Amino acid sequence: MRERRTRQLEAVAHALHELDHPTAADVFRAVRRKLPRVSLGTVYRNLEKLVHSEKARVVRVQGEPARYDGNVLPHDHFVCEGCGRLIDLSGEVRPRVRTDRLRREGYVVRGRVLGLFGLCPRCGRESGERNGAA
Amino acid sequence: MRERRTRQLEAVAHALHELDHPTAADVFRAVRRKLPRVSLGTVYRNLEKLVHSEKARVVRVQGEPARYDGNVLPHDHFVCEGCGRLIDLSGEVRPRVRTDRLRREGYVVRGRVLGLFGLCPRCGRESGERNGAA
DNA sequence: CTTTCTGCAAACTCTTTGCACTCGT
DNA sequence: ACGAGTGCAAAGAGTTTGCAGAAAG
Repeated sequence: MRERRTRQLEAVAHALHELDHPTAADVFRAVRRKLPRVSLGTVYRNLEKLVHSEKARVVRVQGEPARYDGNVLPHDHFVCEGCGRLIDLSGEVRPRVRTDRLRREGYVVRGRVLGLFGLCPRCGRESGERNGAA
Repeated sequence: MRERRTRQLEAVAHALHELDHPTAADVFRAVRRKLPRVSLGTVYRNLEKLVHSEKARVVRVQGEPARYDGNVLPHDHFVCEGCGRLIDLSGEVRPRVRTDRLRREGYVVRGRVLGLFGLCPRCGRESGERNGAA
């Protein structure tokens, strides 16, 4: 029943830290460079394993394939609608969500997901600077 | 190029307001009661049309099928991990997300998505009241 | 009539799974 | 040796799409 330390698992974990919010397919491609015979199924299984053991997080963006995030510290995300890039927001924006009202109503709040979307500095500049600065 | 007012579109729009955060399949089932020959494809096409014309929103929850929301006013969501219910949070929790820092860095912030998750009052009670109140 | 929309069914994308075999431990 | 993990290929879920015919304007 104990979890084994396989080269596939290690490679997946490694790829997760090399890449920036990769999809399963991205990880697959990266891992394949070291282990040409890995299967996509194995990549999914190992990603799942990492998520389950809190060593990775899944980030789902509107109708796109799931992204995996090696950063398990609490943080939010910014999704650029221009280039599709997913950017970590650690300190910049971390609103204190007032859940006390909800808790008082009987809710058990276990966590939250916050995503901002728009254009990143690069894409905002390219698309004409419209309200980019201000 | 002009949009037509078909019974299918109307039925989909109507179902969206009758049901509580339905999936496409839920809408399909509801519409089918009035129009037994609708196809799922048509339901998807019309939902897409409503979303495009800002008369509905899509809410995506972690690996579940997309939910559609007839409420287009700004609000957040609470996802109950017990019963799967999606609950609108209008006034209760609406943190002021401080995006000025990001804007100053050149980001164009066009919107946000906030979802809280945990247990709703009903499910929290059933599962032993653990930290439900307080 | 013209053009959009529909129903149907097939295709697609992403993800999961069954099975026989491999490889950590 | 035992059993978790793997590769492969097939299946699954959800969603999209091509096409011929229906119907809205």
